[in-house]
Amino acid sequence: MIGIVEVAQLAGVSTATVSRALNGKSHVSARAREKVLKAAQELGYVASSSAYTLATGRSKNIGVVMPFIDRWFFSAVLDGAVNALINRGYDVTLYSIAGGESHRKRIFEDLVLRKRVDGVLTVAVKLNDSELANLTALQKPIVGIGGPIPGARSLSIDDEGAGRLATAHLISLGHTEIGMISGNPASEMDFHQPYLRRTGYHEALLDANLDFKSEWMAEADFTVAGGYHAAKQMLGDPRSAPTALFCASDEMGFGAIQAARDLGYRVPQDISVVGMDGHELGDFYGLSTINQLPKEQGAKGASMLVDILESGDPKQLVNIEQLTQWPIDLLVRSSTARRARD
Amino acid sequence: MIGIVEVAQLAGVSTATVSRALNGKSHVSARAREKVLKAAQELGYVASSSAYTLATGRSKNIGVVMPFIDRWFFSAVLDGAVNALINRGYDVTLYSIAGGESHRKRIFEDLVLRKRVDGVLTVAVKLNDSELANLTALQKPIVGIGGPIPGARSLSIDDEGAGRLATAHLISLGHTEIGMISGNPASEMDFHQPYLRRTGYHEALLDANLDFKSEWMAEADFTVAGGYHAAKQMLGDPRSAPTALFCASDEMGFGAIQAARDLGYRVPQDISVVGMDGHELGDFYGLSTINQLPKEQGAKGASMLVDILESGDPKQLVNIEQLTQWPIDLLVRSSTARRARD
DNA sequence: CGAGCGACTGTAAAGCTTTACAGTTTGAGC
DNA sequence: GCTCAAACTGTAAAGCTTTACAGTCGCTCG
Repeated sequence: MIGIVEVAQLAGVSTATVSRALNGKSHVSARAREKVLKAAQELGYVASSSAYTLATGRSKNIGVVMPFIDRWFFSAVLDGAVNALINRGYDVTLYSIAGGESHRKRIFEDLVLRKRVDGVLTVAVKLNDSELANLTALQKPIVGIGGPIPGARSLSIDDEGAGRLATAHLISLGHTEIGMISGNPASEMDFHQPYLRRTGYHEALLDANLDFKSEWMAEADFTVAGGYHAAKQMLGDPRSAPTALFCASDEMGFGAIQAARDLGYRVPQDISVVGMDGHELGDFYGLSTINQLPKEQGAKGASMLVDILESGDPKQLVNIEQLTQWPIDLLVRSSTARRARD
Repeated sequence: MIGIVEVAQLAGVSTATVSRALNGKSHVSARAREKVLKAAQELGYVASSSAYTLATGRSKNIGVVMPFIDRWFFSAVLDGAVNALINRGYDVTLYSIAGGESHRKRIFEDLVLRKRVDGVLTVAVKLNDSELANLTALQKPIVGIGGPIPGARSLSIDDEGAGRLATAHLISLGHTEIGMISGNPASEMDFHQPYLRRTGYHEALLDANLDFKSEWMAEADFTVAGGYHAAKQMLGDPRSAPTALFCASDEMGFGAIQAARDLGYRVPQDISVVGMDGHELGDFYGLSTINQLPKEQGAKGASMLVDILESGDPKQLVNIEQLTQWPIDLLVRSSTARRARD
């Protein structure tokens, strides 16, 4: 095994000089630096990260904690974060808290206390008090994506505003009978997106002085199949079928479009559908949607974290609550159109 | 900061005893163990992983290397691997090699040489000689998913057999004019799935003495949109339209179903479509497919890796080439049916 | 020409754990 | 009661780096 001493020997300098030359943090003569670089190159030397971590207390590693890994939104956030972090010299180790409460507890205690990570990026996870206290005590900064975290920094879209915008889009097209397929509480994660998006919907109706009927509100589980069944039910009843539909996720939107077609409606001539998320398949299905750019959210959250870590100011690390609102975009495609005259 | 010495003091034993009691590797009296456990609990002690790694040379950490993170297959494999590994006490750190060659090189040199990981799980990545040599020199075991890796262990489905099975399914339904939408070489990853699946298709036709026309072969990029366009082109020409279609990915299958419908075909009455992968949306769209269970593949690959690491036999670690074939399943849903009489 | 400063370099300690080795205790068998 | 092995425990070294501190050297300025 070759270590820093071998490099030092070959270069004819001390290990301290090798370390300084390689890390570039301090003054080293050009000649010494060159010798060291050459020796390191020749021996293929790379510093051991565990020794580095032990000596410096920094791991150059960010922990990413998510409830799901293979769902579209989450894997997109992860992708954005991983790519942003590698560019700044950080690794990411990934933790899924799908395994239940005890599992979750173990993760939070381990990952922090064992000093595996310099900071934590959570996605749609609401930290409880003891988790937050743990992290704070050890001076590990946190950035949360997907909802506000009391006592920490977070990055999130304005779910209520998004619901309002989607609904307003339909209203601006002349629709007056607008249904919504909302997420159901059972599929709520730690935050309240379903509730917030629904509130936005109601507000938009109110602002426009439009009626609301209870038959126009259905709940589903965020999946394509859930959206399909809910939409079929709502649109199948000719007495109450709305002319436009706001779905709280794109996947439910896909299901709703399919349901409308299966019922003989043309989309968008007979019925407009707007989704929410920016799912990659949205373009193919022509689904108008609220775009929330999860990849970019992941990248942004990651660089916020690194900025904090590298600010050099210990006061920045913890105990800062700050909600960064992520801008949303209305993406108009072919599933929404002007209301047909009766 | 509280370390092992604080625990030792509180428990009234030496640090060696604390270490032994906590790791359970060696004989410790019941009384001592109890005292240690109580002290550790009381102080909230968890060993520093960098010191552990430095002392033992093991990081309890697996590196997962993939070309994409947010594509369905990859995130499913990752999910399976992460959950399997956490159960066996390993963390995973995630590397994406989407960033090009130099990026890839840096990852392989760093992640190994810096001793960050005990082993490497690759997904659809073909290691080149120097990467393999690097890993071998450092005794890091490798398991590859998605294709055979010369000189290492790998876990993969039989892509050729899968292509044959999908095609044979259509033949068994009485179809004699069977088209295929294959992946194109541009979207090939390090392996040759498109080529192999296509070979299986040809073999199945040959076995059944069926004709093949060049108009029945199209290429697309594995996406829904690609499948849609390719299928529309092939099915749109009444002179040569086949009655059944084998798509080399489920996403192309979804596109093909949509294209068929847009052309006025009924699926499966007028045309049968079979996909390949086991995509989560397959159930909703009723797509018959070859199921390859990526989550399970990820979990299996991960536990192979841990088994090797914990076998205690250094001969097991590297220089073992072994291809484990992953069983495939034909999943018949509603997109395939008996050929209609002309 | 001397003092003093800045740039550079080396020595050695610190960071925290595991574990080889040596030493002590315990208990069984005779 | 003695012997001996087995079980247990402690001391100290090893693992590899960073960095505080102290020292050297050359140069500038007065």
